[in-house]
Amino acid sequence: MVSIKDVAAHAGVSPGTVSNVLNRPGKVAPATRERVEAAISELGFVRHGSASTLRAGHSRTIGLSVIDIGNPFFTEVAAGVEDVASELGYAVILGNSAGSQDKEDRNLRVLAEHRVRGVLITPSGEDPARLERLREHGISVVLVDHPAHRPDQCAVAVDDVGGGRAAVAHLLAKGARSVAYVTGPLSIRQCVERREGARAAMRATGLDPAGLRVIEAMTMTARAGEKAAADLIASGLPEAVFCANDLLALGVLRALLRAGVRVPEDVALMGYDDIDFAAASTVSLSSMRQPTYQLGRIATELLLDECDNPETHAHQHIMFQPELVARESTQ
Amino acid sequence: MVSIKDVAAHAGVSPGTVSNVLNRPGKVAPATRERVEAAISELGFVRHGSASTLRAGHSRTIGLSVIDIGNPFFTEVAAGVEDVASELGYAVILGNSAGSQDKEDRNLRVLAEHRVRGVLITPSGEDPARLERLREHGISVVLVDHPAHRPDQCAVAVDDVGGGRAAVAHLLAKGARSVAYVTGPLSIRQCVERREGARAAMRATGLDPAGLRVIEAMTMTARAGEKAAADLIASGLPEAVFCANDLLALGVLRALLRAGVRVPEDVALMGYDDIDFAAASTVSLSSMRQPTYQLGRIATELLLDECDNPETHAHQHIMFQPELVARESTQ
DNA sequence: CGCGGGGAGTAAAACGTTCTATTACTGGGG
DNA sequence: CCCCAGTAATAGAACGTTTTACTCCCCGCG
Repeated sequence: MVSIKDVAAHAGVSPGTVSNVLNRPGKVAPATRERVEAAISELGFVRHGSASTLRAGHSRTIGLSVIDIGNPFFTEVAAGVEDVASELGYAVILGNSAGSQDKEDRNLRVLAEHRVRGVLITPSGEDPARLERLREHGISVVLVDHPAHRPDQCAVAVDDVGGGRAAVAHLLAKGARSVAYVTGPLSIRQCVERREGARAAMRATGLDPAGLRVIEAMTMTARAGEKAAADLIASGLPEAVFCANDLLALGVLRALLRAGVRVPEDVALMGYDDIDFAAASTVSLSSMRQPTYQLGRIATELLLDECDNPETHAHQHIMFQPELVARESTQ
Repeated sequence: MVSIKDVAAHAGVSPGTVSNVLNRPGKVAPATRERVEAAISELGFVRHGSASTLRAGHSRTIGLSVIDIGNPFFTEVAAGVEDVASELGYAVILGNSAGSQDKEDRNLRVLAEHRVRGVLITPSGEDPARLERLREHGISVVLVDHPAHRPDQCAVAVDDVGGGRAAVAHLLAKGARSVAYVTGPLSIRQCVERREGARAAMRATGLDPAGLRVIEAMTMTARAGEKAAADLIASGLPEAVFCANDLLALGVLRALLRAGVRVPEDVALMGYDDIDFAAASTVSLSSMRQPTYQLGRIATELLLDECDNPETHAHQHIMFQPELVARESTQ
């Protein structure tokens, strides 16, 4: 295994000079620099990141902890994170908490051991204490798709109340007067906030927000959506259905069409997230688009700015507005 | 920042003993071990992974390089990898090559710098040389969804020829005599092999394999599938369509239904991958299921076995068979 | 002619572990 | 009574970088 010493010997300089070529090329005279660079490629030297981290006190690695890597939403976030990180020469360590606090804890521990420069996390619970421990170890934390726990912290979120409001306002504008809300577990912050938005929209139109029919599914999948639709059909269809998530909406759509209910003529339907398949389903699905990829990009930019420019860095709480995408299901 | 020395001082032992408690708890007397463990949790010590890697010569980290993190196929593979790795205390560094050799190279370089224990990769090209360089640095490589480049190497793949054959055999068994193959770029190995399988199935039924109509799309997306379907309609519909991928198939399906073509009555349709949305689309899609999650799990198990038991490890070339899932689109 | 200063490079310490050799101690067998 | 085997713990070197303080040399200025 070839080390910086071998390179130094081969180029006839000291190890310190090689290190300078690697990290501060301006500091070394062009002639020697070339000699060193030649030696590097000749010997196939590749820097030992751990040694570098150990001595320098920090690594060029960040952690990304998500709730469900199987969800297209997080996949797109991850793509944004990965792009920015790799542009700036950072590596990304991926952690999938799969909704379990235990797994999230284990992942955070691994990240702490690796002395990552910072962590991007969509917390699966509402307990800020575990993140405090990271900060005590000098690891910056940026929250993704979650409002900030504290002022001296960056966070990038999407306005779920506003999204819920816009979605239901759209349905009401199309003439619907009775609306059902098909949601995932109400232990999930996003589901609750979208419901609040939905109620606000009804209030704004002069309807009683208590009239919003809420159907809570155990999971946010297409199958759960089908079951919810069966409930709706059995107990009398509303004029519009708003789903907390596109997967639920696709399930609802399928069950309705099978039962001979026309969408949007009999029932208007809205999803949330605007995943790729929303546009591709047979009756294309209206949805609330979130800037998922941007969410990942910006969170990473904030994190790396916080790490690389600690003195000039200003903590930011960024709140995106979701965007309504009207398609066939609400024509 | 609390180090192993602080723990040692606090527990009244030497740093070496603390290291033993951490790595070989059996080697140290129960009484001292407890004392050390108490000190560890009291001081909130967390081991410095880089220092450990530097001295020990190897890390508890593996790399995962995929072609497209946005593709549900790779997402599921990643979930399998992540689960096994985290069970065994390994961290996973994620690299997304996005189909670009350059990006893949950059990612591999980062992995080499981190002195990862091993790398799981779905290579985006057919150039084994770049992987050789990793092996020269003592990094094990396991190929995922790709046959092995060489005998002394593990690889986990799925039989794409067999999958193509089974898919088209199924269509032919349903009575179809003319078949079209809608594929992604034929520079992609999987697309070519599935086509070969399709031809083999025709041959086996006594049809001329040259009769397989091949439509090559530039990308493997639903939109590309819609375009392909337009082509088919314009030039006369076959009795069956086999798509290289479910996204293409969903696009084809949507375009056909819109044009008033009934599926499966007028045209039978098969996809490939069996992504979640295949079952959820309005006419549920028949598809070839691949053991994606297992692919990730087993590849990781092989890799870690190769790393942890180099003397007993036997290199394996595992080839899974995809499984036909018949749904409405081929009833 | 001497002195200061700047550019280019070096020597050596340090980072936090792990590991090898070594020591201290205990008990049992010859 | 001595020695040896075995267990428990320690001291200190080593891993490959980065960084600090330092040397050396040359140039220009007073």
